[in-house]
Amino acid sequence: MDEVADVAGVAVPTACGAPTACGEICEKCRVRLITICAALADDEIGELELLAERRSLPARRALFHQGDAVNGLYTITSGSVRLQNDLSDGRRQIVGFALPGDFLGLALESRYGFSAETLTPVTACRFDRAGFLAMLRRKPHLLARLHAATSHELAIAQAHMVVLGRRRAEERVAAFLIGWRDRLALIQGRSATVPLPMGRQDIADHLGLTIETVSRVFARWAREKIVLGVPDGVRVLDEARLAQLIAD
Amino acid sequence: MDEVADVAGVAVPTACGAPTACGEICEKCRVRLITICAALADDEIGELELLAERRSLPARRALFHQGDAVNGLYTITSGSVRLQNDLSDGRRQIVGFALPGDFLGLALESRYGFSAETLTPVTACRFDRAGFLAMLRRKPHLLARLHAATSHELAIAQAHMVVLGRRRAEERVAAFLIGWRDRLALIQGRSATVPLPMGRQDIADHLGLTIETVSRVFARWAREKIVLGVPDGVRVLDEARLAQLIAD
DNA sequence: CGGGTTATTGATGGTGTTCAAGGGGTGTGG
DNA sequence: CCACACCCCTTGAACACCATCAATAACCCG
Repeated sequence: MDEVADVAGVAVPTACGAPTACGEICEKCRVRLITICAALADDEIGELELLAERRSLPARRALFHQGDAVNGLYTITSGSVRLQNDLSDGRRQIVGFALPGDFLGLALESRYGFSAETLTPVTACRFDRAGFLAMLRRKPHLLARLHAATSHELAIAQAHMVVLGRRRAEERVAAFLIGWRDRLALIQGRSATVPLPMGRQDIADHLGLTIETVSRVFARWAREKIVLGVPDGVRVLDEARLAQLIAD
Repeated sequence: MDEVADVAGVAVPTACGAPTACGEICEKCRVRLITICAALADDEIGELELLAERRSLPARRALFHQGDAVNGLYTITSGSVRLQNDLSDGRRQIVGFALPGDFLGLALESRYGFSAETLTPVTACRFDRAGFLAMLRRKPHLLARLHAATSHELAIAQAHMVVLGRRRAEERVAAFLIGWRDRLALIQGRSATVPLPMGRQDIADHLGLTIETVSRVFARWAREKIVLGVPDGVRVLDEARLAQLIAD
């Protein structure tokens, strides 16, 4: 399937500073300091900008599909995305969720290893793959940064293997909730109220559970006053009991 | 715990070409062309060799422990190693197995994310971390190669998430057996007889199952003539039925 | 308000775990 | 060379956790 072919995403040109929204240019980019781009000095960022194209997508759209040839690499600048791997019989594994600052295409491989679908409206910065690769060859510090990000992803993946392989249902949900909360804390500050833009089915498919099991865990926690359900999220009431579930 | 502190591993000096075994120097190294070192030309390899120290360990020894400060990076030159993550209550997840040519320490992080224990007698090439990092800064093509290897590991980790999250017991064992067989094929040629240096418990801990379940799957396959048990391994009799179990 | 999607809750059941016992191989020491 | 211990693996029986099935409830958006 073609990359972003069926998507009504608006490609915002970058050359001019057309101020359709904030952060249209790298200098004003909200995620610049937490993403790959942080490796580049002010005088180098312009070079990257030439390869960049801003995109904005509504919720529930594919950025790319597993198995497609990789033409674009993406930095998410707002919104959230689910990264998933589908089996032919309908079973699905969500290998991760991407948030602002996350880079999709870390691996620099020729085909995407998973599909990416927006959970919310998303803005992203798309880089031409060939141009980005050429730039990597010229800027070893960018490559170093990319490698650090990839390493971090690998560590997260290995930690998630422990969750999938050896944790029980309640522990899995706790690990997910705490991990998600902590990631959000890095980009928008810590808060007891944790937005959950993904649905119960997405959480289930991330944790190797069913939607019913996830729902029951949240329901039990609500009864036990560990969390309080709020629209599109939860409020953590008893941090300690939650943390205890994944004590290691 | 200290890195390889309690280990009776023999460190073979590398400066002289003392021929205690084959492959003592990079030029004769059996895995040179399939490992990180393949990024380096003949005239660069000597530089890396100055950072290297050959080690040889018996079976059942730790190369390093999860959480230890990373001082050494390892290339496995013979034997196999299990990489594991332990929970305090005894549950264990094996995040992977390392074979000749595999590099441990890809992430360049300051602490090991898992413990490494030899399954068989192992020979490995240990690189001083600081020296290796310095060399990476001088040789971007080495960094590129390291990144490629890390990306590959990430892809494997994400594929394993699907196995752990969404596959049933029999499919998990099939995915493991085929994956292991294919990895061995890359380094020692394809064969229907697949050595399994790890125990049933190790396989179980890799697949998120119990030893009993793994044993039952192999027993069923033996009854159905899909595999034949051989000492320390299996012989694949019905390739097609096995592949069918993980058809996607 | 109505249609569709998503989430919750309950009842039942299955896959894999747990518990328990026995088999098979290997190495050691008498 | 055999006896024995030890470890790992296998096999069986009962159980538990989570999945499945089913019905209802909440929600969203038209």
